[in-house]
Amino acid sequence: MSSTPSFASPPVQVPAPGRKPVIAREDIVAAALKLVGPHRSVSSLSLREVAREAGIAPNSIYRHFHDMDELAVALIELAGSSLRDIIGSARSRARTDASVVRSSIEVFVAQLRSDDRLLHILLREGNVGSDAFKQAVERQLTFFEQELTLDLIRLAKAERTGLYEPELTARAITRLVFAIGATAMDLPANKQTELTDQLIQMVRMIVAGTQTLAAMERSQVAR
Amino acid sequence: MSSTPSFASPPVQVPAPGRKPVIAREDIVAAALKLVGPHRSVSSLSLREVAREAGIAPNSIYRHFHDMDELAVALIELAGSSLRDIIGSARSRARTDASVVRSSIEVFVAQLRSDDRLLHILLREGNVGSDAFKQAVERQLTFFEQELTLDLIRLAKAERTGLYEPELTARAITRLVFAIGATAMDLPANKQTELTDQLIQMVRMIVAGTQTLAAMERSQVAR
DNA sequence: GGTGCAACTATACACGTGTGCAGAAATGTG
DNA sequence: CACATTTCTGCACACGTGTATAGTTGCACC
Repeated sequence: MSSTPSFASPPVQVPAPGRKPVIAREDIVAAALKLVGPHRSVSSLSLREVAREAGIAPNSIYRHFHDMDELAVALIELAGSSLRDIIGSARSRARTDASVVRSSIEVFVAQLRSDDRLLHILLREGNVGSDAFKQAVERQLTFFEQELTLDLIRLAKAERTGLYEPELTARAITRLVFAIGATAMDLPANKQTELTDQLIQMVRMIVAGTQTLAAMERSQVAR
Repeated sequence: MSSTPSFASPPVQVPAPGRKPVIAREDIVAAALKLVGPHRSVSSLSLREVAREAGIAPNSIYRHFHDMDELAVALIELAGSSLRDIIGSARSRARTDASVVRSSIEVFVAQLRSDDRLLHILLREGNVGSDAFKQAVERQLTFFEQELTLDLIRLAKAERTGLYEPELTARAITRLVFAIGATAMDLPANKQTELTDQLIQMVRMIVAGTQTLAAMERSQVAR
């Protein structure tokens, strides 16, 4: 992400003297991903450990990432974009359905229960580690909030309901779902539907709240 | 918190053969507290580091804590009870006032902005570290939720409003406030009032949501 | 005063860590 | 083929870590 990341590599294909890389940036990211889990946070990954997992010498990582933080940020961004894809497709699949809330949260919880580590990363590591790290997580969550804001506006128009403060509402929903999800990660699997139901009710509270606050505001203005 | 913590030490005063302790459990906790900060998580504290800060030999810590986790849990519990005291007194001070929400959140944010490390601990480290660690944080948050549940029920009775699912509402509010608070910890100080306002609006959404959901439920039953 | 005992210190070991540096391996060009 | 160039490896260093072992200090009782 230094200068022009997506243009240089595939199309131009400069003659490139020298040895061919035996490992790619994504391979290292994949190796790091294999190491994180319920008891292993991204920020506690060590350079040597990742190198061992990737089958590479420790120093070789420096060829691809100047810092360990840079690797962590890459992981965060991968997790964010992948999760946004998942939820996004779930939302658009249920676009006509009024229960976007339910389907989105069901996908979210299902992803939580699968051992896909990407979600774990985003959920747990927002408050530890270096500044660059935290900011990367924050950025991904903000993306979520923006997409959700658009969705909320669209839904409010379709159903002709009020919407008090779209951005604030989206922020509240996003943070709540992520916070509750984080605590539920290492819960036994039989609580899955219970968790889903609770999350849905919470989000419904917020949605109902926005609508009534909007209605109150309108009636006050009309008064 | 293992057996009977507050009874044994001060009153009984068993004859106690052997040397007088030069350092107490709380002194070690205090030393550890001095080390945590925005960039230093409790779970990353090292035994030697805490010992150095406390002016003690590394091994001496084992006299007071069997594990490093035990120290961390002690920190968590201290943070939890202290914060509950602060918020609790704020709530009872504004018991008659209808804006318990505002006063509680204002105290919360003020505490956030002061460099009292106790809040930082509770906010940030709920999702990282050992299981004992996470469970300790979870326990403290549950205490919060319980107190808030009682408050919500009391308020709903006083103002004759509905209350959809008291525990769930309290849980949503607690988690939301803590999640947003955690992201705002290292924010510049001039955003303090903005943050407070946003938090208040979010909580008002949830409160309004519970009330309207309760009203909807009642009207459906009455139908 | 002597003895027992608990709290504490000193020293040492093995291990994992980041990183610097020299050299090997593998590719391209002349 | 030799050469330059780039990637990657091997080795070494200093440092911080947890903890085991042995030794020292200070208090309370006989």
